[in-house]
Amino acid sequence: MKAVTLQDLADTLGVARSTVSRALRDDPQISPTTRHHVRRLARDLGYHPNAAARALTRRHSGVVGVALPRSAPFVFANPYFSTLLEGIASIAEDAGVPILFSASPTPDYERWLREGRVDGLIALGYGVRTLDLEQLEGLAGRSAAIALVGAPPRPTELPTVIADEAPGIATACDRLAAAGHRELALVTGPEGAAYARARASMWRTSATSAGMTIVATVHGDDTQPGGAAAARHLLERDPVPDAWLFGNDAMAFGALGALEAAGVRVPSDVAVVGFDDVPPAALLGLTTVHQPVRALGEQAMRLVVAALRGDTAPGHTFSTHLEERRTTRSAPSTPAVSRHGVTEDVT
Amino acid sequence: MKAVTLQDLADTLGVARSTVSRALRDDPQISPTTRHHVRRLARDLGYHPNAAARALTRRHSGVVGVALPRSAPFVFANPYFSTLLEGIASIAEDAGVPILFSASPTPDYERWLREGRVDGLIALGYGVRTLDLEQLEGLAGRSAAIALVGAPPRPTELPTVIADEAPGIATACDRLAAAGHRELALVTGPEGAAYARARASMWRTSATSAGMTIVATVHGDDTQPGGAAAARHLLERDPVPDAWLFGNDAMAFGALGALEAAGVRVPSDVAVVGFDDVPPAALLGLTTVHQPVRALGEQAMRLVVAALRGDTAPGHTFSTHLEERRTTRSAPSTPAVSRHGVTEDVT
DNA sequence: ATCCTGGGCGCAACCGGTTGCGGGCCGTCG
DNA sequence: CGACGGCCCGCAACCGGTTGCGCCCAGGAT
Repeated sequence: MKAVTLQDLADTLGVARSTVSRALRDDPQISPTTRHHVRRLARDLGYHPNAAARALTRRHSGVVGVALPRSAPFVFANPYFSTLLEGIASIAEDAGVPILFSASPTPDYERWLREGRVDGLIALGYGVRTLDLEQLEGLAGRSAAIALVGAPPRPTELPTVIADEAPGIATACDRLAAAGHRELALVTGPEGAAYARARASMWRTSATSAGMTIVATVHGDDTQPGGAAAARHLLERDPVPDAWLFGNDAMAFGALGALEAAGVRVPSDVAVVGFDDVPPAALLGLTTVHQPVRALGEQAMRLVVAALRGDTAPGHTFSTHLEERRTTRSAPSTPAVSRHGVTEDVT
Repeated sequence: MKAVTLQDLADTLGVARSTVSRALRDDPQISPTTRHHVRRLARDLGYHPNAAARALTRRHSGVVGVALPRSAPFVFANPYFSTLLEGIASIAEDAGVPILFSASPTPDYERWLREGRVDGLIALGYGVRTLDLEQLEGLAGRSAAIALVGAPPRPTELPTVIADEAPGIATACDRLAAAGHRELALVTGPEGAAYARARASMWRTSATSAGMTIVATVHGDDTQPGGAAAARHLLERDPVPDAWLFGNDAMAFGALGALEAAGVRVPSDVAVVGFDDVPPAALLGLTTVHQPVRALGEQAMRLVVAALRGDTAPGHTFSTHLEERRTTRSAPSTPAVSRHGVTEDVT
């Protein structure tokens, strides 16, 4: 029960292996009749060229790798990554490129590249460490097609696809200030993570320049349960800050659940602003900073595909904006559409 | 800038290629000193064995393929698949197996298998056509590790991971009947799809045996916008059925949005029951038939991993149950505990 | 000192395609 | 009728590891 090989075809046809190979690849120096015979036999016998052998001679595999920065449960529980993958996969599909991925806390990006398992790589800046970055830069020189998504730990020459968080965050803060908020809480990502730190500091500066102050900061783990825990934590403060900023939507979702369980009204008692605008956010009516996540994924894969063809493409920076929904109040001047009396105080 | 090969190591060390190979693979017939020298040089030069060459001689690639049945936007917009992937990826991660996937309306599962690109395959029964099934069965004989997730178009010997939809659907119907519903609407999947037909007929028989009748059936496309469209369609009927059954959660989400936009109250005007219980369902308070989606994915990957080791493993059937949340009313006898609109009450 | 044993290593074939190059056969032209 | 040019195809090397087999040489046994 072995697979059919070129040699098998050649033997039963009484020709050379090379002839069969050429016939199948439309080489002009094969006569139409031979070509026809070969193709027919190949079809009849169900011949499929061995991928490994082909990759060996061609020096490339035609596969693009996607390195997910953490364990599967984390990655796939977060719609951010699903949406990113949606963009990536959709371009890959058009380009006919299969995607190799593995979720892992210890990513072995560059091993894949060096082993020739993949020709290109999309690395999520999110999880790229400075050490990796060095390796990737080295690889990029010698014909590897690499793209980064999200802010890398330090500036790099590698093509990077990113969203400028400033505009969205700034308007979010302006709106909150206009709605009368003064003291905010901030739920940000893991303490050590560069991207989380960056986003947190952007929230902070924007809040400040809008005349507000962040009176409480709590570190979450970017997951929904983590957001719920952060919420319970914040609810114990006295007074409870009346507007909460989040490092991502997943944590905001968790917080929304915790708030509901605690009987706290949103947005009248507490306003909530997320970040990312992943699909469930619209469903839930979460006010959030919109980041074109899917487009980020698409662009990254486009860069890689272009690089595979030898074209060098620069990175791209998208913008962000605030998507106002039902977890924030509008400014008092404009009568609120959904307003509820301020009744029960927590504490 | 070529990659370092075995031959390179051999040359600089003045030994044979085979010696280097054996030294790196801990072959006992290599002296400790040589082995040490080889390993050190390999480390210094950054040697990484070529994946294609290795796959060629070893006759396997160590990769498992996951065939997604439709285009990326469809697949990744549906949390069902993300959750399935979560389960799959999490087991794959433990087993150290990379995953190759491509989303495509015309899946080329078996080509990957025949080309030796992947050693194993997880095919979503969802999108498997009868023709494919035949091919896969043939491949399974000759050492391919295959697992199916979800109901295949016809019974098969291939190990299949599935959930028995009956219990969940039955209790859903019982509860609806107890809450006083008599005439239902059913929003099911694409007209031609076997899985959709099967689920629809199960809804129908359960509804009937609970003393209810399905007065309207509309075919959706399993997407959220499709669900919204279906909802708008149903709202034009007179009278509007007061309980709606869905083929999956995604469509139910869309319907919820459309209902809210139309000012219809859930569950007082219309009760909604989804299917799958994907993560956002809990967030939204959607009553739905729970299917252990993640576990399905895990089990499928376990089957494949086992098969790769030569163990034959049987399929597995999980169960389903109703997850009652806020989009259905409780029976009139028992006063409702938690009732909140999905969102703020409109109107 | 000779024979034997076995550890350590090299030779070469092989996995399955790809490709440069050379050669046979045909037709055509001189 | 011989030579020359094309068209087709086969030979063989190569991609980078893996592995069966055999050779060489050192050390112990006799």
